[in-house]
Amino acid sequence: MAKFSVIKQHLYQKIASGEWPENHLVSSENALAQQFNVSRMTARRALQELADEGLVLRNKGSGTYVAPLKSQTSFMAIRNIADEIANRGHQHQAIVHTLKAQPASPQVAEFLQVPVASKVFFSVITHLEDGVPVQVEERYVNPSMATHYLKQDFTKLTPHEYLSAESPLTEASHQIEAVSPSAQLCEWLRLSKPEPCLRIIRRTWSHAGIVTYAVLTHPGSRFVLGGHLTFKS
Amino acid sequence: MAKFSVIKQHLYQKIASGEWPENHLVSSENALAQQFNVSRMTARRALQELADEGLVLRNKGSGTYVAPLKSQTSFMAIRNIADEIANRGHQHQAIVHTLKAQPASPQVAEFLQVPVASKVFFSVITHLEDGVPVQVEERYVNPSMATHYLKQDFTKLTPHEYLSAESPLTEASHQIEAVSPSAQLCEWLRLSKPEPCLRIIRRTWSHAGIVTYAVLTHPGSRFVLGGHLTFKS
DNA sequence: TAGTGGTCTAGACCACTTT
DNA sequence: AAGTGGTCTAGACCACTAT
Repeated sequence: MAKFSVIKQHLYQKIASGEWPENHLVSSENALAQQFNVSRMTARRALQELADEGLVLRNKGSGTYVAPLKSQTSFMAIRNIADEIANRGHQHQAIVHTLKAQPASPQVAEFLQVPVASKVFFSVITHLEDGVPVQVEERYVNPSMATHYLKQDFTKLTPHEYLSAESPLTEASHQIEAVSPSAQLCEWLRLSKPEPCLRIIRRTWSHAGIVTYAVLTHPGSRFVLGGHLTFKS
Repeated sequence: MAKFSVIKQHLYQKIASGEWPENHLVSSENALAQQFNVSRMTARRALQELADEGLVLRNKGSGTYVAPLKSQTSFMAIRNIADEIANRGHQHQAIVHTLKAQPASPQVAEFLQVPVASKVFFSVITHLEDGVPVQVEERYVNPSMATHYLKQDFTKLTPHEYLSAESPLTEASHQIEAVSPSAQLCEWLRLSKPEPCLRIIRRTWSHAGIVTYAVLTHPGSRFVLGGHLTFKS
Protein backbone atom coordinates (compact mmCIF):
# COMPACT_ATOMS: atom_id res chain seq x y z
CA MET A 1 0.00 0.00 0.00
CA ALA A 2 1.20 3.49 -0.84
CA LYS A 3 2.74 5.54 1.93
CA PHE A 4 0.22 8.36 1.80
CA SER A 5 -2.49 5.73 2.08
CA VAL A 6 -0.97 4.28 5.23
CA ILE A 7 -1.01 7.73 6.80
CA LYS A 8 -4.62 8.26 5.73
CA GLN A 9 -5.56 4.98 7.38
CA HIS A 10 -3.85 6.04 10.57
CA LEU A 11 -5.62 9.39 10.66
CA TYR A 12 -8.88 7.84 9.63
CA GLN A 13 -8.73 5.44 12.54
CA LYS A 14 -8.13 8.29 14.98
CA ILE A 15 -11.20 10.12 13.72
CA ALA A 16 -13.54 7.17 13.26
CA SER A 17 -12.70 5.74 16.67
CA GLY A 18 -13.59 9.02 18.33
CA GLU A 19 -10.09 9.36 19.79
CA TRP A 20 -9.97 12.67 17.95
CA PRO A 21 -13.38 14.30 18.34
CA GLU A 22 -14.81 17.16 16.32
CA ASN A 23 -12.51 20.16 15.98
CA HIS A 24 -9.60 18.23 17.46
CA LEU A 25 -6.24 19.33 16.12
CA VAL A 26 -4.77 16.86 13.63
CA SER A 27 -1.02 16.22 13.42
CA SER A 28 0.71 18.74 11.19
CA GLU A 29 2.34 17.90 7.88
CA ASN A 30 5.80 18.11 9.39
CA ALA A 31 4.85 16.00 12.39
CA LEU A 32 3.42 13.26 10.18
CA ALA A 33 6.43 13.40 7.89
CA GLN A 34 8.70 12.76 10.88
CA GLN A 35 6.47 10.16 12.46
CA PHE A 36 6.11 8.08 9.30
CA ASN A 37 9.55 8.89 7.96
CA VAL A 38 8.32 10.30 4.68
CA SER A 39 8.74 13.62 2.93
CA ARG A 40 6.45 16.47 3.80
CA MET A 41 4.78 16.24 0.35
CA THR A 42 3.71 12.69 1.08
CA ALA A 43 2.29 13.53 4.50
CA ARG A 44 0.63 16.51 2.92
CA ARG A 45 -1.14 14.34 0.39
CA ALA A 46 -2.75 12.25 3.10
CA LEU A 47 -4.08 15.36 4.83
CA GLN A 48 -5.18 16.93 1.58
CA GLU A 49 -7.18 13.90 0.53
CA LEU A 50 -8.91 13.74 3.89
CA ALA A 51 -9.78 17.41 3.45
CA ASP A 52 -11.15 16.71 -0.03
CA GLU A 53 -13.31 14.00 1.48
CA GLY A 54 -14.62 16.47 4.02
CA LEU A 55 -13.21 14.69 7.06
CA VAL A 56 -10.86 17.48 8.13
CA LEU A 57 -10.64 21.24 7.68
CA ARG A 58 -7.33 22.93 6.98
CA ASN A 59 -6.58 26.47 8.07
CA LYS A 60 -3.57 28.27 6.73
CA GLY A 61 -1.27 29.30 9.53
CA SER A 62 -3.32 27.54 12.13
CA GLY A 63 -3.54 23.83 11.50
CA THR A 64 -5.72 20.92 10.44
CA TYR A 65 -8.82 20.04 12.46
CA VAL A 66 -11.34 17.22 12.53
CA ALA A 67 -14.40 18.46 10.67
CA PRO A 68 -17.71 18.78 12.52
CA LEU A 69 -20.04 15.96 11.61
CA LYS A 70 -22.69 17.05 9.19
CA SER A 71 -26.13 16.38 10.51
CA GLN A 72 -27.71 19.23 8.59
CA THR A 73 -29.17 17.23 5.74
CA SER A 74 -30.85 14.46 7.64
CA PHE A 75 -32.77 14.18 4.47
CA MET A 76 -32.89 10.48 4.27
CA ALA A 77 -33.36 8.16 7.15
CA ILE A 78 -31.30 5.04 7.06
CA ARG A 79 -34.00 2.55 7.22
CA ASN A 80 -33.91 -1.12 7.17
CA ILE A 81 -35.77 -2.34 4.13
CA ALA A 82 -37.42 -5.14 6.10
CA ASP A 83 -38.75 -2.63 8.63
CA GLU A 84 -39.97 -0.38 5.90
CA ILE A 85 -41.87 -3.14 4.21
CA ALA A 86 -43.28 -4.24 7.54
CA ASN A 87 -44.37 -0.67 8.26
CA ARG A 88 -46.39 -0.72 5.09
CA GLY A 89 -48.11 -3.81 6.41
CA HIS A 90 -46.54 -5.99 3.77
CA GLN A 91 -44.57 -9.20 3.85
CA HIS A 92 -40.77 -9.08 3.52
CA GLN A 93 -38.84 -11.95 2.05
CA ALA A 94 -35.19 -12.30 1.05
CA ILE A 95 -33.46 -14.50 -1.49
CA VAL A 96 -29.73 -14.99 -1.00
CA HIS A 97 -27.99 -15.38 -4.34
CA THR A 98 -24.42 -15.11 -3.16
CA LEU A 99 -22.68 -15.18 0.22
CA LYS A 100 -18.95 -15.69 0.16
CA ALA A 101 -15.48 -14.32 0.68
CA GLN A 102 -13.62 -13.02 -2.33
CA PRO A 103 -10.55 -10.91 -3.15
CA ALA A 104 -11.14 -7.16 -3.16
CA SER A 105 -11.11 -5.54 -6.58
CA PRO A 106 -9.24 -2.23 -6.73
CA GLN A 107 -12.54 -0.33 -6.55
CA VAL A 108 -13.85 -2.26 -3.57
CA ALA A 109 -10.48 -2.02 -1.85
CA GLU A 110 -10.58 1.74 -2.28
CA PHE A 111 -14.09 2.00 -0.87
CA LEU A 112 -13.47 -0.26 2.10
CA GLN A 113 -9.95 1.04 2.67
CA VAL A 114 -8.42 -2.42 2.64
CA PRO A 115 -5.51 -3.76 0.55
CA VAL A 116 -6.29 -4.78 -3.01
CA ALA A 117 -6.92 -8.54 -3.33
CA SER A 118 -7.36 -8.96 0.41
CA LYS A 119 -10.33 -11.06 1.43
CA VAL A 120 -13.66 -9.27 1.76
CA PHE A 121 -17.15 -10.62 2.25
CA PHE A 122 -19.64 -10.27 -0.56
CA SER A 123 -23.35 -10.94 -0.63
CA VAL A 124 -26.13 -10.50 -3.16
CA ILE A 125 -29.68 -10.54 -1.89
CA THR A 126 -33.03 -9.81 -3.51
CA HIS A 127 -35.60 -8.27 -1.20
CA LEU A 128 -39.25 -8.93 -2.00
CA GLU A 129 -42.35 -7.11 -0.86
CA ASP A 130 -45.38 -9.41 -0.93
CA GLY A 131 -43.48 -11.60 -3.35
CA VAL A 132 -42.42 -8.80 -5.71
CA PRO A 133 -38.71 -7.94 -5.94
CA VAL A 134 -38.15 -4.32 -4.87
CA GLN A 135 -34.42 -4.22 -4.16
CA VAL A 136 -31.24 -6.02 -5.08
CA GLU A 137 -28.59 -5.52 -2.42
CA GLU A 138 -25.00 -6.10 -3.53
CA ARG A 139 -22.90 -5.68 -0.43
CA TYR A 140 -19.20 -5.75 0.38
CA VAL A 141 -18.19 -6.08 4.01
CA ASN A 142 -14.91 -5.35 5.75
CA PRO A 143 -14.22 -8.78 7.29
CA SER A 144 -12.48 -7.36 10.34
CA MET A 145 -15.71 -5.61 11.29
CA ALA A 146 -17.99 -8.62 11.13
CA THR A 147 -16.05 -11.83 11.31
CA HIS A 148 -19.05 -14.17 11.28
CA TYR A 149 -20.84 -12.49 8.38
CA LEU A 150 -20.76 -15.57 6.18
CA LYS A 151 -22.45 -17.74 8.80
CA GLN A 152 -25.59 -15.64 9.00
CA ASP A 153 -28.94 -16.62 7.58
CA PHE A 154 -29.95 -13.53 5.68
CA THR A 155 -33.40 -14.85 4.91
CA LYS A 156 -34.17 -14.28 8.58
CA LEU A 157 -32.10 -11.19 9.34
CA THR A 158 -31.03 -8.46 6.91
CA PRO A 159 -27.34 -7.67 6.56
CA HIS A 160 -28.13 -4.19 7.82
CA GLU A 161 -29.65 -5.58 11.01
CA TYR A 162 -26.75 -7.93 11.57
CA LEU A 163 -24.11 -5.29 10.95
CA SER A 164 -25.89 -2.75 13.15
CA ALA A 165 -25.87 -5.25 15.97
CA GLU A 166 -22.20 -6.15 15.49
CA SER A 167 -20.86 -2.61 15.40
CA PRO A 168 -23.18 0.35 15.86
CA LEU A 169 -23.22 2.40 12.69
CA THR A 170 -22.33 6.02 13.11
CA GLU A 171 -22.19 7.52 9.70
CA ALA A 172 -23.05 6.91 6.09
CA SER A 173 -22.42 8.56 2.75
CA HIS A 174 -24.70 8.12 -0.20
CA GLN A 175 -24.84 8.48 -3.90
CA ILE A 176 -28.14 8.28 -5.67
CA GLU A 177 -28.43 7.85 -9.39
CA ALA A 178 -30.70 6.59 -12.11
CA VAL A 179 -29.32 3.71 -14.14
CA SER A 180 -30.30 1.13 -16.67
CA PRO A 181 -30.05 -2.33 -15.08
CA SER A 182 -27.75 -5.07 -16.36
CA ALA A 183 -29.19 -8.34 -17.60
CA GLN A 184 -28.13 -9.94 -14.33
CA LEU A 185 -30.01 -7.33 -12.33
CA CYS A 186 -33.09 -7.73 -14.51
CA GLU A 187 -33.05 -11.41 -13.65
CA TRP A 188 -32.68 -10.77 -9.91
CA LEU A 189 -35.45 -8.16 -10.06
CA ARG A 190 -37.57 -10.35 -12.33
CA LEU A 191 -37.86 -7.61 -14.91
CA SER A 192 -38.84 -8.93 -18.31
CA LYS A 193 -37.14 -5.92 -19.91
CA PRO A 194 -34.85 -3.20 -18.53
CA GLU A 195 -36.52 -0.16 -16.98
CA PRO A 196 -34.97 2.85 -15.24
CA CYS A 197 -33.73 1.87 -11.81
CA LEU A 198 -32.92 3.96 -8.77
CA ARG A 199 -29.53 3.09 -7.36
CA ILE A 200 -28.28 4.00 -3.93
CA ILE A 201 -24.61 3.49 -3.21
CA ARG A 202 -23.94 3.59 0.47
CA ARG A 203 -20.78 3.49 2.56
CA THR A 204 -21.27 2.99 6.26
CA TRP A 205 -18.91 3.69 9.13
CA SER A 206 -18.81 2.58 12.73
CA HIS A 207 -16.52 4.07 15.33
CA ALA A 208 -13.88 1.57 14.33
CA GLY A 209 -13.81 2.46 10.64
CA ILE A 210 -15.48 1.61 7.33
CA VAL A 211 -17.78 -1.35 7.74
CA THR A 212 -19.56 -1.89 4.48
CA TYR A 213 -20.21 -0.73 0.97
CA ALA A 214 -23.56 -1.51 -0.58
CA VAL A 215 -25.13 -1.03 -3.99
CA LEU A 216 -28.91 -1.02 -3.69
CA THR A 217 -30.86 -1.16 -6.93
CA HIS A 218 -34.60 -0.59 -7.09
CA PRO A 219 -36.87 -0.84 -10.12
CA GLY A 220 -38.24 2.64 -10.84
CA SER A 221 -41.76 1.37 -11.25
CA ARG A 222 -41.83 -0.14 -7.79
CA PHE A 223 -39.89 2.27 -5.67
CA VAL A 224 -40.02 5.89 -4.59
CA LEU A 225 -37.66 7.38 -2.08
CA GLY A 226 -39.34 9.83 0.23
CA GLY A 227 -37.97 12.43 2.56
CA HIS A 228 -38.81 15.45 4.56
CA LEU A 229 -36.57 18.38 5.17
CA THR A 230 -37.08 21.27 7.52
CA PHE A 231 -35.19 24.43 6.80
CA LYS A 232 -33.20 26.16 9.47
CA SER A 233 -35.32 28.98 10.82
CA MET B 1 -3.03 33.16 -9.94
CA ALA B 2 -1.21 29.95 -9.12
CA LYS B 3 0.56 28.19 -11.96
CA PHE B 4 -1.42 24.96 -11.71
CA SER B 5 -4.55 27.09 -11.87
CA VAL B 6 -3.45 28.76 -15.10
CA ILE B 7 -2.96 25.35 -16.66
CA LYS B 8 -6.35 24.19 -15.43
CA GLN B 9 -7.96 27.24 -17.00
CA HIS B 10 -6.24 26.52 -20.28
CA LEU B 11 -7.38 22.90 -20.31
CA TYR B 12 -10.78 23.88 -19.11
CA GLN B 13 -11.21 26.24 -22.02
CA LYS B 14 -10.27 23.50 -24.50
CA ILE B 15 -12.90 21.20 -23.07
CA ALA B 16 -15.71 23.70 -22.51
CA SER B 17 -15.29 25.19 -25.97
CA GLY B 18 -15.64 21.78 -27.56
CA GLU B 19 -12.22 22.05 -29.20
CA TRP B 20 -11.46 18.84 -27.35
CA PRO B 21 -14.56 16.66 -27.52
CA GLU B 22 -15.34 13.66 -25.35
CA ASN B 23 -12.56 11.07 -25.25
CA HIS B 24 -10.11 13.46 -26.89
CA LEU B 25 -6.53 12.98 -25.76
CA VAL B 26 -5.37 15.68 -23.33
CA SER B 27 -1.78 16.96 -23.30
CA SER B 28 0.46 14.78 -21.15
CA GLU B 29 2.06 15.91 -17.93
CA ASN B 30 5.43 16.31 -19.57
CA ALA B 31 4.01 18.21 -22.52
CA LEU B 32 2.21 20.67 -20.25
CA ALA B 33 5.30 21.06 -18.07
CA GLN B 34 7.32 22.09 -21.14
CA GLN B 35 4.59 24.25 -22.63
CA PHE B 36 4.02 26.25 -19.45
CA ASN B 37 7.59 26.04 -18.27
CA VAL B 38 6.76 24.46 -14.94
CA SER B 39 7.82 21.28 -13.20
CA ARG B 40 6.04 18.06 -13.98
CA MET B 41 4.51 18.01 -10.48
CA THR B 42 2.78 21.30 -11.16
CA ALA B 43 1.40 20.23 -14.52
CA ARG B 44 0.36 17.02 -12.88
CA ARG B 45 -1.64 18.84 -10.27
CA ALA B 46 -3.70 20.62 -12.90
CA LEU B 47 -4.54 17.30 -14.57
CA GLN B 48 -5.19 15.58 -11.27
CA GLU B 49 -7.65 18.21 -10.13
CA LEU B 50 -9.52 18.05 -13.41
CA ALA B 51 -9.70 14.28 -12.92
CA ASP B 52 -11.01 14.74 -9.38
CA GLU B 53 -13.67 17.04 -10.76
CA GLY B 54 -14.63 14.37 -13.25
CA LEU B 55 -13.69 16.36 -16.35
CA VAL B 56 -10.96 14.02 -17.54
CA LEU B 57 -10.07 10.36 -17.12
CA ARG B 58 -6.51 9.29 -16.61
CA ASN B 59 -5.19 5.93 -17.75
CA LYS B 60 -1.84 4.67 -16.60
CA GLY B 61 0.46 4.06 -19.51
CA SER B 62 -2.02 5.45 -21.99
CA GLY B 63 -2.85 9.06 -21.31
CA THR B 64 -5.45 11.54 -20.12
CA TYR B 65 -8.75 11.86 -21.95
CA VAL B 66 -11.72 14.21 -21.88
CA ALA B 67 -14.41 12.49 -19.84
CA PRO B 68 -17.94 11.90 -21.08
CA LEU B 69 -20.09 14.65 -19.57
CA LYS B 70 -21.45 13.89 -16.17
CA SER B 71 -21.91 15.79 -13.03
CA GLN B 72 -22.05 15.03 -9.41
CA THR B 73 -23.99 17.02 -6.98
CA SER B 74 -24.75 17.09 -3.30
CA PHE B 75 -28.09 17.20 -1.61
CA MET B 76 -27.75 20.95 -1.73
CA ALA B 77 -28.78 20.85 -5.35
CA ILE B 78 -32.16 20.12 -3.99
CA ARG B 79 -32.11 23.65 -2.71
CA ASN B 80 -30.52 25.65 -5.48
CA ILE B 81 -28.95 24.18 -8.56
CA ALA B 82 -27.27 27.44 -9.58
CA ASP B 83 -25.29 27.55 -6.35
CA GLU B 84 -24.33 23.94 -6.70
CA ILE B 85 -23.01 24.44 -10.21
CA ALA B 86 -21.15 27.57 -9.15
CA ASN B 87 -19.58 25.65 -6.28
CA ARG B 88 -18.16 23.23 -8.80
CA GLY B 89 -16.58 26.17 -10.56
CA HIS B 90 -18.82 25.73 -13.56
CA GLN B 91 -21.09 28.04 -15.48
CA HIS B 92 -24.82 28.00 -14.82
CA GLN B 93 -27.27 29.01 -17.50
CA ALA B 94 -31.04 28.82 -17.68
CA ILE B 95 -33.42 28.55 -20.61
CA VAL B 96 -37.03 29.55 -19.90
CA HIS B 97 -39.44 27.49 -22.02
CA THR B 98 -42.67 28.46 -20.35
CA LEU B 99 -43.72 31.15 -17.87
CA LYS B 100 -47.44 31.76 -17.56
CA ALA B 101 -50.60 31.50 -15.52
CA GLN B 102 -52.90 28.57 -16.13
CA PRO B 103 -55.84 26.82 -14.47
CA ALA B 104 -54.92 24.23 -11.88
CA SER B 105 -55.50 20.65 -12.89
CA PRO B 106 -57.04 18.47 -10.20
CA GLN B 107 -53.63 17.02 -9.41
CA VAL B 108 -51.89 20.39 -9.15
CA ALA B 109 -54.81 21.80 -7.13
CA GLU B 110 -54.40 18.93 -4.72
CA PHE B 111 -50.68 19.50 -4.34
CA LEU B 112 -50.91 23.28 -3.92
CA GLN B 113 -54.07 23.11 -1.86
CA VAL B 114 -55.95 25.55 -4.07
CA PRO B 115 -59.34 25.17 -5.80
CA VAL B 116 -59.43 23.17 -9.01
CA ALA B 117 -59.25 25.40 -12.12
CA SER B 118 -58.09 28.40 -10.09
CA LYS B 119 -55.19 30.31 -11.59
CA VAL B 120 -51.70 29.05 -10.76
CA PHE B 121 -48.31 30.03 -12.13
CA PHE B 122 -46.39 27.52 -14.18
CA SER B 123 -42.82 27.60 -15.44
CA VAL B 124 -40.53 25.24 -17.29
CA ILE B 125 -36.83 25.92 -17.22
CA THR B 126 -33.81 23.96 -18.41
CA HIS B 127 -30.70 24.41 -16.29
CA LEU B 128 -27.36 23.97 -18.03
CA GLU B 129 -23.95 23.32 -16.58
CA ASP B 130 -21.25 24.56 -18.92
CA GLY B 131 -23.77 24.45 -21.71
CA VAL B 132 -24.96 20.91 -21.01
CA PRO B 133 -28.54 20.45 -19.77
CA VAL B 134 -28.54 18.85 -16.33
CA GLN B 135 -32.01 19.60 -15.03
CA VAL B 136 -35.47 20.40 -16.29
CA GLU B 137 -37.51 22.23 -13.67
CA GLU B 138 -41.29 22.09 -14.09
CA ARG B 139 -42.75 24.26 -11.38
CA TYR B 140 -46.20 25.20 -10.16
CA VAL B 141 -46.51 28.18 -7.85
CA ASN B 142 -49.28 29.25 -5.53
CA PRO B 143 -50.03 32.75 -6.91
CA SER B 144 -50.99 34.17 -3.55
CA MET B 145 -47.49 33.47 -2.29
CA ALA B 146 -45.57 35.19 -5.06
CA THR B 147 -47.74 37.62 -6.94
CA HIS B 148 -45.05 38.92 -9.29
CA TYR B 149 -43.70 35.50 -10.26
CA LEU B 150 -44.49 35.96 -13.95
CA LYS B 151 -42.52 39.21 -14.17
CA GLN B 152 -39.22 37.68 -13.10
CA ASP B 153 -36.28 37.03 -15.39
CA PHE B 154 -35.39 33.46 -14.53
CA THR B 155 -32.29 33.49 -16.68
CA LYS B 156 -30.79 35.76 -14.03
CA LEU B 157 -32.35 34.40 -10.85
CA THR B 158 -33.60 30.88 -10.21
CA PRO B 159 -37.23 30.43 -9.16
CA HIS B 160 -35.93 28.98 -5.94
CA GLU B 161 -33.94 32.11 -5.20
CA TYR B 162 -36.87 34.35 -6.01
CA LEU B 163 -39.33 32.35 -3.94
CA SER B 164 -36.94 32.14 -1.02
CA ALA B 165 -36.67 35.90 -1.02
CA GLU B 166 -40.42 36.43 -1.30
CA SER B 167 -41.47 34.13 1.49
CA PRO B 168 -38.83 32.35 3.53
CA LEU B 169 -39.15 28.64 2.97
CA THR B 170 -39.54 26.59 6.08
CA GLU B 171 -40.07 23.07 4.98
CA ALA B 172 -39.92 20.75 2.02
CA SER B 173 -40.90 17.21 1.23
CA HIS B 174 -39.28 15.16 -1.45
CA GLN B 175 -39.80 12.12 -3.51
CA ILE B 176 -37.01 10.65 -5.55
CA GLU B 177 -37.59 8.16 -8.31
CA ALA B 178 -36.12 6.81 -11.51
CA VAL B 179 -38.16 7.38 -14.65
CA SER B 180 -37.99 7.16 -18.38
CA PRO B 181 -38.25 10.67 -19.82
CA SER B 182 -41.04 11.76 -22.16
CA ALA B 183 -40.23 12.92 -25.68
CA GLN B 184 -40.76 16.50 -24.51
CA LEU B 185 -38.27 16.05 -21.68
CA CYS B 186 -35.74 14.47 -24.03
CA GLU B 187 -35.96 17.58 -26.15
CA TRP B 188 -35.51 19.93 -23.20
CA LEU B 189 -32.58 17.85 -21.95
CA ARG B 190 -31.19 17.48 -25.47
CA LEU B 191 -31.16 13.71 -25.19
CA SER B 192 -31.06 12.02 -28.55
CA LYS B 193 -32.74 8.98 -27.04
CA PRO B 194 -34.41 8.32 -23.70
CA GLU B 195 -32.17 7.26 -20.84
CA PRO B 196 -32.98 6.64 -17.18
CA CYS B 197 -33.59 9.92 -15.41
CA LEU B 198 -33.52 10.83 -11.75
CA ARG B 199 -36.63 12.74 -10.76
CA ILE B 200 -37.05 14.79 -7.61
CA ILE B 201 -40.56 15.90 -6.77
CA ARG B 202 -40.59 18.59 -4.20
CA ARG B 203 -43.22 20.50 -2.31
CA THR B 204 -42.16 23.56 -0.36
CA TRP B 205 -43.88 25.38 2.48
CA SER B 206 -43.45 28.79 4.00
CA HIS B 207 -45.06 29.88 7.23
CA ALA B 208 -48.11 30.96 5.25
CA GLY B 209 -48.72 27.63 3.55
CA ILE B 210 -47.74 25.66 0.48
CA VAL B 211 -45.71 27.79 -1.88
CA THR B 212 -44.63 25.61 -4.75
CA TYR B 213 -44.56 22.18 -6.27
CA ALA B 214 -41.67 21.30 -8.55
CA VAL B 215 -40.70 18.34 -10.68
CA LEU B 216 -36.95 18.26 -11.25
CA THR B 217 -35.70 15.81 -13.87
CA HIS B 218 -32.02 14.98 -14.34
CA PRO B 219 -30.47 12.74 -16.96
CA GLY B 220 -28.92 9.73 -15.24
CA SER B 221 -25.72 9.96 -17.23
CA ARG B 222 -25.04 13.51 -16.09
CA PHE B 223 -26.24 13.57 -12.54
CA VAL B 224 -25.45 11.84 -9.30
CA LEU B 225 -26.95 12.93 -6.04
CA GLY B 226 -24.48 12.66 -3.20
CA GLY B 227 -24.78 13.15 0.50
CA HIS B 228 -23.39 12.50 3.87
CA LEU B 229 -25.40 11.46 6.84
CA THR B 230 -24.57 11.08 10.48
CA PHE B 231 -26.64 8.73 12.55
CA LYS B 232 -28.42 10.15 15.51
CA SER B 233 -28.07 8.01 18.58
C1' DT C 1 8.86 34.87 15.88
C1' DA C 2 7.75 30.14 15.28
C1' DG C 3 4.66 27.06 13.25
C1' DT C 4 1.30 26.06 9.75
C1' DG C 5 -0.52 25.20 5.31
C1' DG C 6 0.03 26.55 -0.10
C1' DT C 7 2.87 26.35 -3.89
C1' DC C 8 6.72 24.84 -6.60
C1' DT C 9 11.11 22.59 -8.24
C1' DA C 10 14.18 19.08 -10.39
C1' DG C 11 15.10 15.27 -10.00
C1' DA C 12 13.96 9.78 -9.24
C1' DC C 13 11.96 4.92 -9.73
C1' DC C 14 8.00 2.22 -10.81
C1' DA C 15 4.01 -0.16 -13.38
C1' DC C 16 1.59 0.09 -17.23
C1' DT C 17 0.25 0.66 -22.32
C1' DT C 18 1.36 1.35 -26.96
C1' DT C 19 4.13 0.76 -30.89
C1' DA D 1 11.63 0.82 -26.40
C1' DA D 2 9.27 4.96 -25.64
C1' DG D 3 5.78 7.34 -23.46
C1' DT D 4 2.40 7.69 -19.82
C1' DG D 5 0.62 8.25 -15.29
C1' DG D 6 1.59 7.02 -9.93
C1' DT D 7 4.47 7.72 -6.24
C1' DC D 8 8.07 9.90 -3.67
C1' DT D 9 12.06 12.88 -2.15
C1' DA D 10 14.54 16.87 -0.10
C1' DG D 11 14.77 20.81 -0.53
C1' DA D 12 12.63 26.01 -1.25
C1' DC D 13 9.84 30.42 -0.68
C1' DC D 14 5.51 32.41 0.50
C1' DA D 15 1.26 34.02 3.24
C1' DC D 16 -1.03 33.41 7.12
C1' DT D 17 -1.99 32.62 12.30
C1' DA D 18 -0.97 32.42 16.93
C1' DT D 19 1.77 33.91 20.71
